[in-house]
Amino acid sequence: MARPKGDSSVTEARKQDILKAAFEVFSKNGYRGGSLSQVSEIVGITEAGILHHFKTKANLLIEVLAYRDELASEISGVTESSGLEFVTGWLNLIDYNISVPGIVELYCIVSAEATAADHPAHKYFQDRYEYVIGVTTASMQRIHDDGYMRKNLDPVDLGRAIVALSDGLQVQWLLDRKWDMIDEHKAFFRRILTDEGAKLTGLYIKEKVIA
Amino acid sequence: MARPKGDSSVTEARKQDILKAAFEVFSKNGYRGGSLSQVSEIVGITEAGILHHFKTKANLLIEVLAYRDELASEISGVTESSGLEFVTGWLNLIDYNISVPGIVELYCIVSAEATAADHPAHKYFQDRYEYVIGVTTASMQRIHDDGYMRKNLDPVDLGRAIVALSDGLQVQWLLDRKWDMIDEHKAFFRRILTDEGAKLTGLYIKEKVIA
DNA sequence: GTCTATAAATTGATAGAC
DNA sequence: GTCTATCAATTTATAGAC
Repeated sequence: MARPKGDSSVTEARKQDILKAAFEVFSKNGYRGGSLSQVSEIVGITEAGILHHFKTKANLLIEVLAYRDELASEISGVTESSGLEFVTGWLNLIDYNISVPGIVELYCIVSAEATAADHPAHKYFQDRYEYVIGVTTASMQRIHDDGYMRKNLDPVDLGRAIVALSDGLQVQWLLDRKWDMIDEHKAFFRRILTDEGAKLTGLYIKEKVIA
Repeated sequence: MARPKGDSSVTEARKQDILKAAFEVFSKNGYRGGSLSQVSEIVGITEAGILHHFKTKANLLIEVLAYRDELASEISGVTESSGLEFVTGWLNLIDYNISVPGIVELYCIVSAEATAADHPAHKYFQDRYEYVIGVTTASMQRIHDDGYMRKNLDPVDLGRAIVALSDGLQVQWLLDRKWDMIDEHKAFFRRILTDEGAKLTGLYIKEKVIA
């Protein structure tokens, strides 16, 4: 992408430093709980310096969220509707999230805050959920059409459910990490895939012993 | 329950007023975003007056959460492990939640905030989730033992999953209420119950047409 | 581009009168 | 039990020097 006029590369690097620090702060304390002074301390700059680059605190948050979305797109190919590959892609995403608890915290806290209609990131999260659920639903539809889904399951229900399940499990995981978040997701996919589908994604278990 | 010494009934009534107002404020803005002045304005009292009753803001939050738990216990009999009755009890709880979005917002926002180890309600939510997941897991186990669960499903996975699903769906619902949260939950139970179990809980659909 | 200085508001909390 | 008065701290944001 072309660099906007007037932004030297050193300026851009500075903005990246601030974004990284703001990301850290908002992850830990949320938007309302995080302050510009915390960010400035990490960067080694004054609060006025930060506002010079981002104008307002709300603006900074939005750019932090956009910054993270770029990262996420690189990590997994979940953005496309892709049948069975969706399953492994989604598991990869969870696996990545486990390695960066800060990101999980950021989304967990800020998405909850942003349910308030006057929150600066309200529209961002509305749009994001609509997009993500669209992708998951399309993938479920594709899995269904390919014949890898068990009988009598509704792809539309499942598209919403997988997003909800992941969000909910992440809250639980932030409060108590003494259980395997990947296993929980695998169990979900095992519930909805045919044996054939489970085999193709490496999730098949011949006989699961239930206590 | 016996009334604590020194608390006149009029004092107790005042505390209830404050709790109700604080509940409202924390529901809308979370703990960090909500202020004592907002609470005081609703009650028609000064901030000093509030702190006279609750000593600190953190203390007020804890009592608000406990206050709500009492309410919830009255609403549904979900607290006991009770086989198939769990399904209808849980659906009743969701139905109740839909009628009081403020409660949903309170738990959604504060539980997310409270994932931070130094949050005043951190331990409260750790304990609460442990308890709730314990109840749901026991209920799933009971459903399994009674023969109403489909083959190859793990009650332990499902106990955690139903809590996560509900939490996640509630976030989605706060952002966009143009879909049926009850239907989504029914679909989940339909996925895990035998036809016999679905019939007994009124969830059976003879032939579901998948688009 | 970053700083100092400062504004203007809000925060949670305390002391003490009534 | 509630008030006034006050505290010290912190907040976001602006103005202007360098």
